Amino acid sequence: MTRKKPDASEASTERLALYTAASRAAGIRLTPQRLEIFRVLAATESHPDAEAVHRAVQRVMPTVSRDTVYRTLWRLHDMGLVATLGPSRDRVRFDTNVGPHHHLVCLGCGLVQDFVSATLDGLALPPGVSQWGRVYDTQVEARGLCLACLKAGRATRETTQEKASDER
Amino acid sequence: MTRKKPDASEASTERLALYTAASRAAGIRLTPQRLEIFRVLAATESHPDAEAVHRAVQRVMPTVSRDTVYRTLWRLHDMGLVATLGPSRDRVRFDTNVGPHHHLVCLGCGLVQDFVSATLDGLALPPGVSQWGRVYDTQVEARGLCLACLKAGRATRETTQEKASDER
DNA sequence: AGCTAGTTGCGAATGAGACGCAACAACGAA
DNA sequence: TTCGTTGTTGCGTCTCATTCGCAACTAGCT
Repeated sequence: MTRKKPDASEASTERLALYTAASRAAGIRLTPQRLEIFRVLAATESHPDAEAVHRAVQRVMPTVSRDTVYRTLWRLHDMGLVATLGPSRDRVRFDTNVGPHHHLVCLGCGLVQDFVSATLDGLALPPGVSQWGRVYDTQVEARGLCLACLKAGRATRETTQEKASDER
Repeated sequence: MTRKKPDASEASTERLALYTAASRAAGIRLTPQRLEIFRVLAATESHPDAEAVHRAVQRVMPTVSRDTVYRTLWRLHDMGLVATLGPSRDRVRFDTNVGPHHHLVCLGCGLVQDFVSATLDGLALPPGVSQWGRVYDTQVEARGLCLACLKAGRATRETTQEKASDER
C-alpha cells in the first residue's frame, strides 16, 4: 500500500529543499540548528512528537535546546509544511457519539462538528491494509474553516484556544 | 447534515440509560457523582475536554473533584461508550507528509501508519457541509490493531505509551 | 568588517493529568 | 433495615509536556 521504499531518500532531500526554500522565501534565517531539525524531519517516515525530534537532533548536535525544536516545529506548521495528528493541539477531547459518524474540524477555532453520511460509513480500504492488522472502524476527518472563522478572516493556527473547549 | 435536533433530548436519556446499564452490567457502582457526569455527557452534542465536563458537573454538584471526572471518563472510554478525538492521548505528534494520504491508527500501541489511496483522496462530502464552512482537505482515519498488538492480545487503551512515540 | 533584527538556550512557570492514601458510601448479604 | 466488604471519592502531591522571559549570540544584508 505505501509504496514508499523506492524513493524514500529522494523524497527526503526533496523535502529538505522545500523547507529551506520556504524559509528563505519567508525571510526566516537558516541557522545550523534549524537546518539540522529540517534534516531530521525530512528524513522521518513516522509521526514523531517534539521530544523524539529533539532526541534525533541532539544525536548530531548535542546543544540544541528543546525550545528551538518546538519553535521550529510550529514555524513549519504555520507555513503548512508539517501537520499535526488529530484535531487538537492541546488536551484530550471526548466524543460521546459512538455510532458511525464523521468530523468537520475547524482549523481556526478548533471546534469539531459531527456529520453523518451513509456513503462514508462503509468505506472500502485498499487491500494492502490487511497486512497491517485489523481495522475496526474508519472515519473521515474533513479539515477546513467554519463560517465564523471564514468571516473573521482567521487563519489556521494561533487563536485556537477560546472556543476549542466548548461546553462553556 | 446532522439532523439531530428532532431527537436531541431523547438521544440524551437513551444514552444515559446506556451508561447506567453498562455500568451495572460491569459491576461498577452508581455513585451520585458518576450519575451526574453521565448526565452531562449524555446531554452534550459537542466534544468536551475533561475540564469542560468537570465545570459542567460542578454547576450542579460543586464538590466533585477533577479526578473523579477523569476516572469516570476513562472508565467509559474503556467500556467503549465514549471515544477520544484523534489518535493520541498524550503529546502533540507531527506529520511531515503534506501530500494526500490517510492514517491507520493502532489503538493498542498508538503507532500511526500512512497509506495512500487515490479513491479516498477526493471523497465527496454530503452537500450540507457547505453550510458549515469551507473544507480544505479530507482524510480517512482507520482505527484498529496492528499485527503486533493483535498477536500480543493487547486490548485498546492502557499500554499505549512505549511505542507511541517512535523515532527512537 | 559592522549592524541589527531575528534566534538561541536556559531557568523557571504553567497547566493537564496521574498517583497514593485515608475517609467514605454503594449495595448485596443477613 | 443494619452490616460489612470493597469499590470510590477527594485531596495533596507529583510528573511531565509545552511555553515564557530574557540576556547572549549570530545570520545575512550593507
